[in-house]
Amino acid sequence: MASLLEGKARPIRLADIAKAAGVSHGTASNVFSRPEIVRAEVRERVKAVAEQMGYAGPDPKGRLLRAGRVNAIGVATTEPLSYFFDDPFARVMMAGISEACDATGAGIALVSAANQEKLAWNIQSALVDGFILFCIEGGSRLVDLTRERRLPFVALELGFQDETVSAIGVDNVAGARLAARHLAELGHRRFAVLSLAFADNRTGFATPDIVRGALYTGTRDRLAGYFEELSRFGVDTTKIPVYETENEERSTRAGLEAIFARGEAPTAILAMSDRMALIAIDWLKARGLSVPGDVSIVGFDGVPDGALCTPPLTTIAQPITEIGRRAARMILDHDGAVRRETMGVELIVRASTGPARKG
Amino acid sequence: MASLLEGKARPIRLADIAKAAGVSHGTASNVFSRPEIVRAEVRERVKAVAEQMGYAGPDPKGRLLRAGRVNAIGVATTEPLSYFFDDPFARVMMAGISEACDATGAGIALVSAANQEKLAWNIQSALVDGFILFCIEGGSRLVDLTRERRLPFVALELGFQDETVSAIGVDNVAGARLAARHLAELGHRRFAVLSLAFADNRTGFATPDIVRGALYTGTRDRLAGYFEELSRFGVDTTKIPVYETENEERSTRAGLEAIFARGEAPTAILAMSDRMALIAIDWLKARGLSVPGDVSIVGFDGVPDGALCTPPLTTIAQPITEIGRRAARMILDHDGAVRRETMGVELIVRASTGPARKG
DNA sequence: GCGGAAATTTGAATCGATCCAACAAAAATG
DNA sequence: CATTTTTGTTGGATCGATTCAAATTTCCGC
Repeated sequence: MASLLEGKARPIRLADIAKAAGVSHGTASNVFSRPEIVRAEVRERVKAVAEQMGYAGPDPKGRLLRAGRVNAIGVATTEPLSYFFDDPFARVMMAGISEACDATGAGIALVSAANQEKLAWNIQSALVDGFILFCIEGGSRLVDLTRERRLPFVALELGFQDETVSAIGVDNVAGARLAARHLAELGHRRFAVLSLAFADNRTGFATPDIVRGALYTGTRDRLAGYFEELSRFGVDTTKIPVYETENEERSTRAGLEAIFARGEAPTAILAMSDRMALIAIDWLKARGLSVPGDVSIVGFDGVPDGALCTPPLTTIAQPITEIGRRAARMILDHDGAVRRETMGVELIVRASTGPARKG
Repeated sequence: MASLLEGKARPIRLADIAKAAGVSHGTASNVFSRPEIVRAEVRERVKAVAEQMGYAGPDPKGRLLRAGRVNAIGVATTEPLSYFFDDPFARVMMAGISEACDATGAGIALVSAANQEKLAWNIQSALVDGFILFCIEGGSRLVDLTRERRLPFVALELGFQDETVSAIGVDNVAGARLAARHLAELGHRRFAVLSLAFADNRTGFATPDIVRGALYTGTRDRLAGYFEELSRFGVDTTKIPVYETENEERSTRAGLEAIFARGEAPTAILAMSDRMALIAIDWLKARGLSVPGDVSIVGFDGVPDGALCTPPLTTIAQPITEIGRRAARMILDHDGAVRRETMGVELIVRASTGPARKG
């Protein structure tokens, strides 16, 4: 009777093999996970039975539960999944993470979600040993959500006050100063800033109040760096327009419109990301302005695209790949400690900056 | 006594909460997975206990084992992990896959490995409900390995004789014919082909024997398409040099060297990938040859980069994003059937092709 | 206060493996 | 040949949840 029902497509378990081969499940398990400790004769017999019954090998689901370790790290963001494949900064970062994972055989699980509830669920149910968080917009929510999982995690970008969170970032103040000094030394005195977000869901000119109340301290630090350095050159920083964008096409162009609609056009633009800088170059060229003839531009990040555009972009390069590698290592070798690392940055002078025009 | 030892950092389980709150595991489980069926008063009490004990929520590892479903799909290749973030074709494909996954809340696990043993292990131990295989070099091995997992999988690229494998690909013959006709109609009569691999680990001019014995039938079909169409225009296809590359920089340049070292230089190049086509444009320009003045080039794939280079690339566009979407859907809605889909392709004429020079 | 329907709660079974202490058999030693 | 050692095998416990049939409680109307 029962044998008639066995046609069911129920997948074969290790226990089935053990029974069929006449050994205990312990031995059957050893045949697959530690073949060297089981007698050759038995080993071959079990393997033959497994082969013949069409056993797919030990199911990782079962192994996982026992082992407790997934051997994969989750990379999460509030952007849609395609962000990982589109955004140049993310891509370079992922290359670094991939490298570290490849080296240890760990896997990568991409986590993201179109909406907030899904994000929460995806974070809660991701099968990973830890998370690397891309703290773009909505970063603080992402951190809160992840904290609840009680797994190790690292935030990329140190733009967090919260000292209890492990993070890797760059020295934003120093980088910003490098950029500002470079332009000032070229003789520029009229500036505009294309800024990253100070808080979520805002664009437009930033007031001192907004800057003081910044949620993203990384943005605040970069601005502080710009201003500190420019002050040393006698520039009145209170007159510098700072336009907060969402680091994408639309709001960046809106920012440029707004900046150039004001009385005195800047001769130099400090962009807090290469992405904005590249959009700016494009916008300026379309407007008939020469870069760097009429306007010089310095970016921030050092993505590969910056080297390929026309003119090639002068920028503050972060060691993006290295940050990715370290973040992955931090999760893989996690020891329970909170680590906060600040990496150095480097000014890369290309052709998007030149001497200020006379007058 | 025992209570003194409880300081151990052993993570809290659902059972601990149940005991502490004085309910059964069943009820405790329901509080988290189906809160609506438990009495409000009990629900709040359990939640309060969980909160107070620092419970991280039901562990996905446990849930997974019971549920049997991971809710994630694996994307595998024999290239290193960074391939997913570097290669333009892969990136567009991933965008399509991401889209489908985002829509259903499924996750993506990237699987790859530097070496063969690791690849096997990674495929065997990936926590996924199915695989999408990028069948580049070593595709057949990848298919064999995946088949052993007995999970649903789809091969991208139909270049497989094996009809028992689900696959999505494009009509290679039709695409190739489109490319060849376009060039022939422009008056070209002297051709060269930059070919994808016919088998693993080979580069150099392909002989008829190699073509006949092709492991990758997709490559063979494209070549057949080129030849069929050119024959109709009276071109002697036996004289056309076909150089097999590894679809990367070094071997493609070597191929170009070899092709142009021969007697009569071609006036048109048929490249089986945009990647090779772009490398060819670069190589020709560096050599002082004008594209399309001296040499016309048609690519294959339709990656975004092709539209941005100078001159913009004429190519056979595959519906890459759509292929990715369908592949993901095939895994997510898997019904046990083997599906083989062939998508149409489209000739996109840009500026890398022009009339053949007189003489 | 009672019967019966509806709403909750219980606890054993299950998912698919790995680990390990205990035991058995074979081999080496005195 | 008795006694260690070495080598292999066994079967119960465990990982952390979910499920479901059965037991219990609550709620209602009469």
